[in-house]
Amino acid sequence: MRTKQENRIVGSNTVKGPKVTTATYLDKLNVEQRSAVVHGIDSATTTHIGAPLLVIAGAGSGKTSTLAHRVAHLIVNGVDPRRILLMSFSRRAAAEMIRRAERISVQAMGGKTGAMTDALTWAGTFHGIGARLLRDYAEQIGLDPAFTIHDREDSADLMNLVRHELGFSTTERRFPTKSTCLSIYSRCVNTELSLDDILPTTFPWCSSWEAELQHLFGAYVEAKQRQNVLDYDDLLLYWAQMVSEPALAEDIGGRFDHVLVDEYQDTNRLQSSILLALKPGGRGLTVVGDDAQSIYAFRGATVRNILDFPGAFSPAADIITLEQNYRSTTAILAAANGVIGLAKERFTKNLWSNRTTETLPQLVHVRDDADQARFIVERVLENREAGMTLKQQAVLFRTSHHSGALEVELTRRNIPFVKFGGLKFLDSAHIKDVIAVLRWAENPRDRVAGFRVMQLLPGVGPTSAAKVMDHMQGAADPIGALGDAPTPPRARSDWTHFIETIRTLRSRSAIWPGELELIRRWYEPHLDRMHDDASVRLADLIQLEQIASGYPSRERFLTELTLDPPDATSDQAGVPLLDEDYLNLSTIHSAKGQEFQSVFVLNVVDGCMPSDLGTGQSQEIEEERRLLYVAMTRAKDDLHLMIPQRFFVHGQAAYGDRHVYAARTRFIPNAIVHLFDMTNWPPAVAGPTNAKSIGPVPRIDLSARIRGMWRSGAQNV
DNA sequence: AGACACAACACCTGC
DNA sequence: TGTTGTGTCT
Repeated sequence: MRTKQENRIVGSNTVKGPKVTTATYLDKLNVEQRSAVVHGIDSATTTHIGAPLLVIAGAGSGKTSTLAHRVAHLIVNGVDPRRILLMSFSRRAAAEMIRRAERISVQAMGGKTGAMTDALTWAGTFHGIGARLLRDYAEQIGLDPAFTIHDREDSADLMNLVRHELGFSTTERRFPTKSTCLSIYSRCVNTELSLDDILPTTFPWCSSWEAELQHLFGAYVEAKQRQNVLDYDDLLLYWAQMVSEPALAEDIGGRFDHVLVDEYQDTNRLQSSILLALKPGGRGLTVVGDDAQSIYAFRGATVRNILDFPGAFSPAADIITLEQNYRSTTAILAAANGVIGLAKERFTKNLWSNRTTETLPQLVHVRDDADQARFIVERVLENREAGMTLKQQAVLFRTSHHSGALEVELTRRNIPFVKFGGLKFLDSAHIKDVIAVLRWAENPRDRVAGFRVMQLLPGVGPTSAAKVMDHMQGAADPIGALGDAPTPPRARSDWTHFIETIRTLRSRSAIWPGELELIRRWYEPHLDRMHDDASVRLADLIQLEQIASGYPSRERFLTELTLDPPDATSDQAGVPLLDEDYLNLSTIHSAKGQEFQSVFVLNVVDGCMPSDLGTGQSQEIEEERRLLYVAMTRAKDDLHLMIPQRFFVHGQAAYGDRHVYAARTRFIPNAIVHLFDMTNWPPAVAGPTNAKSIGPVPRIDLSARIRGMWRSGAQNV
């Protein structure tokens, strides 16, 4: 809802500042976009810090462009870029924003802002910014600035160590797995709720373990502090705690005149606490988001943040809504609006577009997984024949492993693809091993790292590794203590070389990034011993060295790699070249903010969307609906929603080939199917049955064969 | 005692 | 496929 006030702002801000004679860069924007860009910025005076602003930006409404224009506009009007804090969902999004903001301001100022990119230094994810601030203020909050950061897996490993120490690994009934424990813990931290609020609603199957979990989490926190490590959640938690101290809040908040947050619908309570503490009155605060695209509740995000934002201030924040979609055709938008229109609660906002078309989005019924893959491959190739590059096409899915059959088919047909989301380059064991050595050298108290590294030596297991760690624990100079630690009895021969390597790393006598080469030399024999495909893995390590050379120091490399890991995997190892053409495969979550000419969505069936894993709570179902909406609104021209009749449950071999007969997702009920075209593939053929017929099949008398199995002397049927 | 091999079993999405 | 607990071998 736009108010008179905002219109006034638009009117009074036709830019006429002394430095800028023309503001042609504003001409390309529509009225709403422009009012968001200039909101609170009065170039006639020197005050640029206005009331808080909420921009509700629908999918494809030019959100990034608007935000980039606003940043550029601030700079053009004399705001110091170093005093702008820009937080967006991923580092990649932030980089894109910086690039565009720079282009716009260079254009506006006649090429005189060459240094701007370097100046816009405070741009990144909440976690990334948090890590930097915590290092800056470490002394003041009693933190050792040399802390290392645990990724998800490291955190789970530490949780596991603590769990063992507490004896929870030998309970009669099975205790929740390490990753489940971590999820529960993380959920509590991010939602600012207690364990007994979280368990019954979100993890009901773990409810009976409440007392043990409480105990476990306490011990986990103590362990992290002893070891001087922070997990992802700590980056926010410590930051929030830090700014809850008014003096510190003022100091940190005072460093920034403007704070802009992208994808605000995906922030959680903890993040909003941080924001409100940084800018208590909201002056200079801009948040942008779309409640219809909130898909990170499982990570503690709450759509309430965006819904309640205006009322958090007095006077309330201004709201500007961007409703014109520049991305999709009218037919795709109508279908997407149809889906989201059935949602329980949302801001009333309907996207519109003037890209009319005759083609409706397709609901494609196929028999199974394999047909789904075949259909997509055929269409993708047809599109390419018609001139659409692979890069302009994407296949989206709910969970990472859903693309399995498709990946096989693509590989078979020699179609290059890159998969976003799911397993990452850094998740492979050999990469983690090498990183662990590096991290241990950076922070010798990091128990998870030390544990992992020592157990690479033959003859060293958990027990002797623990003994060494215990020995180092109390010592003022842990690495020195490593020298006179009890040598694991069965690793004597490897031990000396190992200690030498760690010492060299610690003393920094190998100049970064040469450290990685040193580690590789030491690691190579172990790699050979442990893996059959050692040469492939070795190539990965060399690639890691390449990546490392792009970072100025060990600390920066470790931090940034943990907070923003390279997020693509593909059929070829390593990151694809930018000029290659490839098909995009992506989880819906990872496709956030992207757009493609043609989009295929896999398994649009009940049991997958919505997933049947959840507790079936209404909020969770609503999030799944928004997920489908996000997937659909990625498409510009073509949209195919795939409906396999048989849908394999994520059952692996253990459960047998279990599959369920799936129905079209409940998010597309009969009331809105008219917004789609329904097709079957392969097309039904005339005949007694419309069953499958992949090709000529030999005739076999199966019954006879089976009978034959039981005849005497017929072992080799 | 402690390392290592083996057999059940499993809750996605991601900073 | 990876993880977890258990049984066996050095």
